[in-house]
Amino acid sequence: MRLHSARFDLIAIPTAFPMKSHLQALLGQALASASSALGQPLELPAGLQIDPARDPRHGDFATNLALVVAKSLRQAPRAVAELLVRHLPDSPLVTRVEIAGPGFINFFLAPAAFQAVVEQVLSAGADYGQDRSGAHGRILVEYVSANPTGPMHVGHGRGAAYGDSLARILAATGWQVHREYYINDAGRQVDILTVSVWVRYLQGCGEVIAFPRRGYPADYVGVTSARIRAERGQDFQRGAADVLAGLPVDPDIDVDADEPTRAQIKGGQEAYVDALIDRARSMLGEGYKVIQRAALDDQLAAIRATLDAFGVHFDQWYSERSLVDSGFARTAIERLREGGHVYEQDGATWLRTSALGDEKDRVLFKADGAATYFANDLAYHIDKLDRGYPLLLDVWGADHHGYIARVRAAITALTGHKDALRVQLMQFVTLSSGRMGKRSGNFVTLQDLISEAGTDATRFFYLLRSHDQHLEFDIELARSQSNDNPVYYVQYAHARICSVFRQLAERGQQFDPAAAPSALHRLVEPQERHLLGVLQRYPDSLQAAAVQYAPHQLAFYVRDVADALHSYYNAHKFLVDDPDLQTARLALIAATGQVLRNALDLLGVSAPESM
RNA sequence: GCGCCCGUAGCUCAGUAGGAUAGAGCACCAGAUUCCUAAUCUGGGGGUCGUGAGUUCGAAUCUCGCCGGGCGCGCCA
Repeated sequence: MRLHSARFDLIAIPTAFPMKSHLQALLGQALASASSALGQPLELPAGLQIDPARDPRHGDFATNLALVVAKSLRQAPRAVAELLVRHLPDSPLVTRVEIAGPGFINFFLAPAAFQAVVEQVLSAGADYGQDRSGAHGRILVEYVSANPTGPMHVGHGRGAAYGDSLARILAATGWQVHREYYINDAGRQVDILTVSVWVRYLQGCGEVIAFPRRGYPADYVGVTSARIRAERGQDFQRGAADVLAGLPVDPDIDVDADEPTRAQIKGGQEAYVDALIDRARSMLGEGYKVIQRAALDDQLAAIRATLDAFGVHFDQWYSERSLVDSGFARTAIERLREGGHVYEQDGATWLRTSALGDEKDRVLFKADGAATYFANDLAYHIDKLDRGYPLLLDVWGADHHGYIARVRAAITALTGHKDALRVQLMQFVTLSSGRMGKRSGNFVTLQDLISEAGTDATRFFYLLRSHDQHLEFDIELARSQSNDNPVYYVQYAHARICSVFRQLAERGQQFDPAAAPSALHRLVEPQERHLLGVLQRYPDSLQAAAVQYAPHQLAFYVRDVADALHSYYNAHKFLVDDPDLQTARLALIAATGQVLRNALDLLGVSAPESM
């Protein structure tokens, strides 16, 4: 099967923007007509742009068609523009055409061209601007995948908001989306968590044993250990002397030491915790798994609860442990070996990623036989492909960027398509009240943030920045219930619209959508014209957000909608004596409310009926 | 040192598959409510798009150098 670039596919499909399609059809005819006049075949070029004009003096829509084809015709752009305009068919929706600047063709449209959007929105409702056909095919989006060794921090929150919104956007633009969370429940970090819980448990049993310096000292470790003690009593108690017998020392860090010395101390701490893990395994047997299961269950429950509160849901939680236990982690790698990409050296098993764009080859199985994180993750990605997803979209933190090349190399080796894996990196999040740090103890968790600022404000804040831009999260602003908070600006627009309809009902009147079409010609005010244009732009904004994997485009769009609504609201009354005019205006704001709901839903932000 | 990301108004940021005179919010200044929610609106000042070259009809956007910041360069995860 040939894999297309998703970006290319989305550009190639006809726009959902009716006015744009209309103009494109007109230009296509003009081009065909001009082409036969010239005796030279011409087609609509790839670089064709038909966009709403930024400056009202440039009309309503502008195209660069003449500029683009001028090169192949080897003629002056303005001359080509004049030729095209001469061959442009008449349209009742186009009142005037101008050639401007270096050769832009500007279209001035009849009011009807804008008014029609109201009917489209009202009849399509929640489907306006959307394509739920799934025609683009299947895509697997993996995001968050935070290690289950502690609470999620604000950086994970960004990935959660981004990944979830992107998944919603892709599903609304013709993709069959599957959302997955990869649980790293098989690695060394989980073992460190396990012995951390065990040591706390032993302390709780009265044993005198120091907490490992590389362990997780957080409160949640104590919570799990207390739960185990409550449920299992002293089942896992072992004498401290026996536990520590023969273990290396756990060296204390010396802040004044030079860098090599500190590295040595850190190495000693790592060696100690590893030895403690081995000791725990041998002394506890099956009990080790019980403690580990308890620790993982508690962490995953907390993570799920937080994500649930954040409105982030997954179709599947995929366990790394399950890959290992089923043996797939090893058999999947065998396929790479059959392809000749695997070799043995220095006792380890390597993948020849350097042949496929990586800087160097990578270890799959260490000299001690243990699988690397990379090997298991690779098996996971192979399983994704096996399950029938030709396109894999991974959302990772920016610190993983050096990891992309090796995973992509492996995917390329298996599929022959280096484009089968797409990785979107989340740049780092800093807090206005200081940096986050996982072991610092005073980091702000995602749960804290949601509790403080609420899901709507938190998600909107995250999505108001491009994901490849560093984000400075202003907690005070996010939690402030004031007009400074950008999410309220948008939500207030929706609430205002709802309020108008409540007022209407209080007056004993009703809005009749069926009467709207014949009344829309009354929408002639500048604010109405502007708002109509914004609503008409929604399908393209959604497309742009999908194609560029950029939910923030939609966040900016809803702000534009709110902006246009507020200006309109302040300039004109909607509940007026003239029934036709009132119907027209109510239809317009009803459509505005619908578009706000549609877009906010894709951002995961609520659209309140009152505030 | 090498690789990736970034540098746009006082602050936080859009705009980057090349398009016309580079935008928004906040902050600052001046105004608007007998009327559907003022969490709103209207107007104003504010810029060598880090910098120097190049590519072409046209560059914030593409290429190269330089300056500045972030991240990554493990048989860690």
